[in-house]
Amino acid sequence: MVTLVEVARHAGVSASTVSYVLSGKRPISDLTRRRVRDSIEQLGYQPHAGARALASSRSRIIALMVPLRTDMYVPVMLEIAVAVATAARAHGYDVLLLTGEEGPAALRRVTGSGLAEAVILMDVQLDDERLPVLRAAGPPSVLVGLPGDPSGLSCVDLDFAAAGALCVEHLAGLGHREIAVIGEAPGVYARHTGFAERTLRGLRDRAAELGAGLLHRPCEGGHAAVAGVLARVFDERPGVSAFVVQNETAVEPLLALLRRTGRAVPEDVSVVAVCPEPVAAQASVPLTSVAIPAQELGRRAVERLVTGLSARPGDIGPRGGGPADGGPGAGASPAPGVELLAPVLTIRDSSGPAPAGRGGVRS
Amino acid sequence: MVTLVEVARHAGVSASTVSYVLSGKRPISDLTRRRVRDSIEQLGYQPHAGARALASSRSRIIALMVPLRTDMYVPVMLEIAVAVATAARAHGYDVLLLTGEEGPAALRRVTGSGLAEAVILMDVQLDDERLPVLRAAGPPSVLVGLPGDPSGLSCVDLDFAAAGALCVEHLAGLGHREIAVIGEAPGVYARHTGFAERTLRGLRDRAAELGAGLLHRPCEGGHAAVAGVLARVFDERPGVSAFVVQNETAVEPLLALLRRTGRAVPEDVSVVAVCPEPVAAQASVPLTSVAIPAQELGRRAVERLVTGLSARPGDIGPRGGGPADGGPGAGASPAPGVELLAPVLTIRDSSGPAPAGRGGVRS
DNA sequence: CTGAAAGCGCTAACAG
DNA sequence: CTGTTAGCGCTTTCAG
Repeated sequence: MVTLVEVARHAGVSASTVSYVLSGKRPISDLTRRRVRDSIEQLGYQPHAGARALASSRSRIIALMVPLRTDMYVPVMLEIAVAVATAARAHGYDVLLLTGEEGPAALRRVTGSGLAEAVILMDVQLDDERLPVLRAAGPPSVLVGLPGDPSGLSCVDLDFAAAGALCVEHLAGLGHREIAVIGEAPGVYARHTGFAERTLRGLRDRAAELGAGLLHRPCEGGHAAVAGVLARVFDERPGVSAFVVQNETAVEPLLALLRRTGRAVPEDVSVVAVCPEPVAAQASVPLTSVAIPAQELGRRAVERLVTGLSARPGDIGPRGGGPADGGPGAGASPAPGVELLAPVLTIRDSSGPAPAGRGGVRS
Repeated sequence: MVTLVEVARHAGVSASTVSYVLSGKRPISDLTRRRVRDSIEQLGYQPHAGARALASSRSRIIALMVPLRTDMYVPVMLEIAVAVATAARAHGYDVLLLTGEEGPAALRRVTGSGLAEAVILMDVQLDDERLPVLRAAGPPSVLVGLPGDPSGLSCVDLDFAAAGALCVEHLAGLGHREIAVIGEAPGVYARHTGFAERTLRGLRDRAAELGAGLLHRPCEGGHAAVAGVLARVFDERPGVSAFVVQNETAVEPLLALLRRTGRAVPEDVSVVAVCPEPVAAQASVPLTSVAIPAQELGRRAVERLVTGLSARPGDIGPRGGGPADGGPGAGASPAPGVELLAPVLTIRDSSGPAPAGRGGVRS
């Protein structure tokens, strides 16, 4: 392996000069810089990651914790993960992939060993067991998702409450008075996953404001489950003229079942989804939907992290520094606070005016 | 940060003893071992990853390269990635997530810098540009997937050719004489992705052997695309009584369209899929299918890698380093060779005897 | 069975 | 603008 010292020798300079050429942390004459760069090139030099991490206490690695269970939102998860990796690279960071399996211990491990200098958490739950680790002088971190108590934490997420409200507004504006919500699998709610509950709150609150009826039903994925839920919905509320779906695996079954039971979309029934764009656009009826901006979420998470990280050397936080910081996690955390991306509703072919006979257009 | 020296002091032993307690590379008396372990516990000691990597030339990190484009097989990809991460942890390794974006350069980077000591490649193409890097004294590596020329490389994959053959056998056994294949998006074939072509070959070969007609059509995801393909299929070959689908996003649209055009599954038309189990099981008609064993693939890949890696001494030569020191890939690669997992066909509700009037039961 | 000590390759004060 | 020099924390000879 070719080392920095060899490069220095080859270029006729000292080791530190090579180091500084690489880091740009002090002025270097053009001539020297060129010489060093040439030597690096010729020798095919690559700095040793471990040595760097040891000497600088910076590993340039961000740990990304993805959920172990892949029972939901799988495409979104991968898309976020890839976006995180891509954005991280753009800032000179690499990404370490952690599964939820080890739980909080994994965070302690990668962080305590200096393997990763920061973490991004996906699939955050309302009362997430990993959060205490982050709060207690933990490593710089950003959550993709919103826990019950985000105080002292940095979070990025879609504003699911607003997304829910937006769906209801759209449907109410079209005259729908009875709306049914096909939600995530019961397990998702049981785990108290923030986004599902927030969406529901947004839906309910706006429905109440607008005087529309709202019926919510969790739903496992797959055709059979959707069939069951759908039957019960129409049984309980025959006047339902619109659906909001937040469950990727329920989208096609729902459309198929509506079709089969003789309900045309959007003439008889409107459908609005909260899902990734491709799912909505490629559905058998292109769906009016609120997109889940996976790429954007990943990118933002990394950016929050990196802006904090780069303001590093032994200095107090650049802005709004927390209380006394002295623990091992003295690294500059990103500014705490919640960043909610505004939802965007795209109108496609699945939503239309409420049928006159059913819900009754509001006068 | 608490260091090994502090642990040593606390336990009243030397630094090397602590190190050896940790590595188990030399006999330690029970008493000493217990004392050291206690100190480690009490002080909450965690070895510094960078220092370790530097001193031992082993980072205990495996790089996993996932495809950048997430246009296909997304759930499978994530499942494999998670399986890799989980299996790696079980062997004491962590996983670095690389996207295809940087291409071969990423491999050189993480490998040349000692960041990762081995790599796993997903979504391998027939003539993959990353392979030269691996062949030329590259790092220990395993491919999930099969390139055109796997010589000198270690690969794990489902035996897609056998999977294809299996599908045809099953259908032919049920009396179907005209089979249509709904394949991956044209882009997948254009990129010469191995698995798609191998499946096709398996399908064609066995169909020829059994004297069945086979019509193959690549297909973009989504309802509209499938509708177009389907129409043309029945136009060209009205006698088609069975479908093989290898495209997750085409499964539901296909079923919906068959239904809508009055073809009952499996009474009029049989459908067999090559896809992950959940997709097949949750379809609107539970599908007879050949599973893609994502977990197994991830696990095997890691195991191949690790068995090679552990048979590797700490480092190469004595100090005073000789100049002739192989490239970065001086490590022990896993035994080259291709490991193909045997496909398993699970019969569900979507396949049945060919209708008498259509394809004509073989006498 | 245990200690002492020499680095691994790099960064970041200190000196010019 | 550049060089010298301590380490960063750990592994691994070499001695005992």
